[in-house]
Amino acid sequence: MAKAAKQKTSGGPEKTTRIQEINRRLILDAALDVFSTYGFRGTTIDQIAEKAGMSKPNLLYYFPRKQNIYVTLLEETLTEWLAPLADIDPEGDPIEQLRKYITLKIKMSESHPEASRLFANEVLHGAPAISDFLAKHLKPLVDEKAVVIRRWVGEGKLAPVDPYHLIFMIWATTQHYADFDVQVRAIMGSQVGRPGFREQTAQAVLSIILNGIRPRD
Amino acid sequence: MAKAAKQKTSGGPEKTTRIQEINRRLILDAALDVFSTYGFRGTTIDQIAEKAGMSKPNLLYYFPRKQNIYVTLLEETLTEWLAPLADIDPEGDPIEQLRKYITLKIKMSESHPEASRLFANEVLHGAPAISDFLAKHLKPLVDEKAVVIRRWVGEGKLAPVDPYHLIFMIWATTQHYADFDVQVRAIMGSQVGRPGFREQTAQAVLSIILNGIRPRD
DNA sequence: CTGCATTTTGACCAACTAGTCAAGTTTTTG
DNA sequence: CAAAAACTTGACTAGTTGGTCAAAATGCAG
Repeated sequence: MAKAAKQKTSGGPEKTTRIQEINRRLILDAALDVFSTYGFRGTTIDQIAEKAGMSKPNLLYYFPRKQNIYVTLLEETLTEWLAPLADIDPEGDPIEQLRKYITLKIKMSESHPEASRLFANEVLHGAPAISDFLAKHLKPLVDEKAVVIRRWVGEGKLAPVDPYHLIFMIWATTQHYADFDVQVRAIMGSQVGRPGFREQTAQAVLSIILNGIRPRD
Repeated sequence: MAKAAKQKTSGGPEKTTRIQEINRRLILDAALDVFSTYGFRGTTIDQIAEKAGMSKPNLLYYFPRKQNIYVTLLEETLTEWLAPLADIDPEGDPIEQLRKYITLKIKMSESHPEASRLFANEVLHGAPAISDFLAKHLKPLVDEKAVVIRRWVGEGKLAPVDPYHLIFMIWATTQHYADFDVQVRAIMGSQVGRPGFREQTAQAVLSIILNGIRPRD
C-alpha cells in the first residue's frame, strides 16, 4: 500500500531514486520518535517534518497521508521485533533457547524503547492499523512456536505450561521495561540509569521465569 | 485540584448538590470509556458529552477543562488499582499472599480493562498528568512492600529475588491481558471469550511465577 | 548545455475542536 | 409562590491541523 512518491510517468514498476531513499528514511526515523511519544492522534505532520528537517508539503510528497507513515513504521518495526522469536531453535535445549530469547528481548527493550512503545500504543488502542498484519504474520509464527514448546513439555523438558501464556508472559515482562519506563523510574529512581541495570533486570526475569518452567520431579 | 462546579457564592467550603453528584459520575463513566479507547488527544469533549447524555457546555460546567476530567479519572482509577497491593499481609504466608494478589489483579484486568488501558496509555506517554501522583503514592507503597518481600527472602520463605522486579513482573503479566487484549485475541482467537479463560490464565501465570519464586533447597 | 522529470515550498483552505457567553430553564429555598 | 441559585444550551470564536496547489528550484540524461 505504501507507494513511493507520485509517479508522473506511466504506470511501470516504480523506481526509487537516491533522494527518495534518503528522505523516506529521514521521515521514518523522525516519525518513530514523535509517534512513539505522542501517539498517532497526538502527533502532527509539522512535528515530524521539522524533526526530519523538511517542509510539510515536502514530507507529504513522500508519504501522501499521515497514516502511511504510521503503518509503514509499524510493519517495519514489528517485523524486526519478531525475528528473535523465529530464531528459537526447535532442536536446541529448551531452557537455553528461552534464555536466549528472553535476554534478546530485554536488550531490544533497552536499545529500541520507542519501537516497543509505538507498537504498545497501537495495540492498546485496538490495533486499528495492523490487525491484519497480526493475523497474517504474528499468529502463524506464535502457533508454530507453541507447537515446539508443547512438544518440549511432552518430552518432560519443561514443566507443564501453556505455551501461549508463557509467550505472553515473556513479552509482557520484557516489554514492560520499555513501555512503562516512566513508572519503573518513578519507583526505582536513579538505579535505572546505572550501568548494570539491564543485567540485573535480565537476571531477575530469567530467574523467575526459567525456574518457573524448569521441570520438577 | 478538581473543584466541583463554579461557585457563584462566596468562597466558603463548596457543597455538592444532588445533581452535581449524578452528573459528575455520568461524565466520569463516559470519559473512562472514551479516553481509554482513544487516548487524551484522540478524545473530544463532544464525544464524552454525547455518551454522558448532555451538551458540551453543560459538561464544561462541571469540569471546566478537558484535562480536569482526565486527571480526576486517573487518580480515582489508580487509587482503586493500588488497593490490593496495600492489602498484602506482611504476617501472612508469602506464597499465599502473592497468590491472592496475583489472582485479584487478573480479576481486575478482566473486569475493568478500560481502567488498565487508561493508565497504561498515560504511562506509555510519559505520565505527564500523574508523575507527581506516582511519586507521592505509588513509590512509597511499593517501597513498603519491597521491604516485606525482602524480609521473606531473608527468612528463606522465598527464593532470592529482587522485590521490585518481582512486583513489576506481576504487574506486567496481569495487566498484559487487559492492555494487549487485541493481540491476545489475534493469537488465541475464540478461546479468549470462553468461560474458563480467566481461570486458565490465572493458573498459567500463578504456576510460573509462584514456582519461580518458591524457595529451592 | 538543454529540456524534462523530480523535488521543494509558501500560501492557502476546509474541517475540527477546546472553550466562551449570554440567554434561557429548572430546582431549591425562605 | 416568588426570588435566588443552580443548571442547561444554541450559537459562536479562535486556534490548530491534515492536506492541496501552483509555481519555483534542483537534478539529471542525452
